[in-house]
Amino acid sequence: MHFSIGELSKQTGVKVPTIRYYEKEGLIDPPVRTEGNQRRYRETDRERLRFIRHSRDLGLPMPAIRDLIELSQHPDKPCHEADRIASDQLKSIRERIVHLKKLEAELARIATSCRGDHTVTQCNVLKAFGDHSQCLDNH
Amino acid sequence: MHFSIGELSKQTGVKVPTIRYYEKEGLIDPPVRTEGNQRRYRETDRERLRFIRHSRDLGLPMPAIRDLIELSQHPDKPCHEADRIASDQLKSIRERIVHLKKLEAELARIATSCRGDHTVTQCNVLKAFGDHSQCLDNH
DNA sequence: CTTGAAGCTCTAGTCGCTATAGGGATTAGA
DNA sequence: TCTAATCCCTATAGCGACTAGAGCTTCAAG
Repeated sequence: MHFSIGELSKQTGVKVPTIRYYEKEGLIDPPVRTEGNQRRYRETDRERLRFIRHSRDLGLPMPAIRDLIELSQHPDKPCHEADRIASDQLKSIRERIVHLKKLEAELARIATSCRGDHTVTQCNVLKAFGDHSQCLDNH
Repeated sequence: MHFSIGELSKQTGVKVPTIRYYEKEGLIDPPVRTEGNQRRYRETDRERLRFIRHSRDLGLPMPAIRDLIELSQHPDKPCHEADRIASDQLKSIRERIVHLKKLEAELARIATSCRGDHTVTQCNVLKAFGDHSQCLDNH
């Protein structure tokens, strides 16, 4: 029923200092304390923390998580907002994939341009890093 | 021949405070100064800065760039190291793409699970963010 | 009752910049 | 030559999301 911060950490996979950090940032409520000032948590805290953890794993920034938590406190509100946050994040991830694929293409070209059997002055890799005009794309 | 930091910034696309930051970090050499203590650069500084900029654009972390610069100061050394840095970066970018694609798949599923025409208590998006076990993959 | 693990607070560091404050230098035009 | 606009200077702090460390207290097992 009441467990320590270390126990909560084990159960959620969120590190102890991170849990305290989330509390400081207002993502989780300050729990009750023992007489000796140690935090004691309940199941609801664990659910909240799992929610945060999963959202973070999915790449959501903390303000978005804050919004989702806010939203979840108002059960009767419509959930467009949650929808929007998810699609925004999807969009942002897709953009990052597009960007990284461009970098992948350039780097693949660069990394194969020289076998490491030259000296520095002849090195195509070094040349390529110095000269964007060799690139096929405006990364 | 000798140009100001603003001019250098325009020519390379690196912002003025960033140039000063690179100098502080030792990525570019401290240039000569005017009597009034303003920096004046030459072509070689511009080449160096373009090298840094392009490497950053390709996602290289600063320590890797530092290594490449070190290397380029020794023209007769073999260039395995440059090769290795490029392939490491390629590997890291490919890993990030793999990771982001997993997130993309989960988020695509989550974002289409609810059209925003529910209330918060019924919202599949909120449920999905809270519950990793619904996921198809261990992102 | 002792001991060792786990907890506490507070501060500072990570990375690669970016912003701001409060001043001095340079330059183009009148 | 003067002035106004623009540029440049240093130094410090902030961003996001933690993480590490110091120095202390509390808890639980034996």
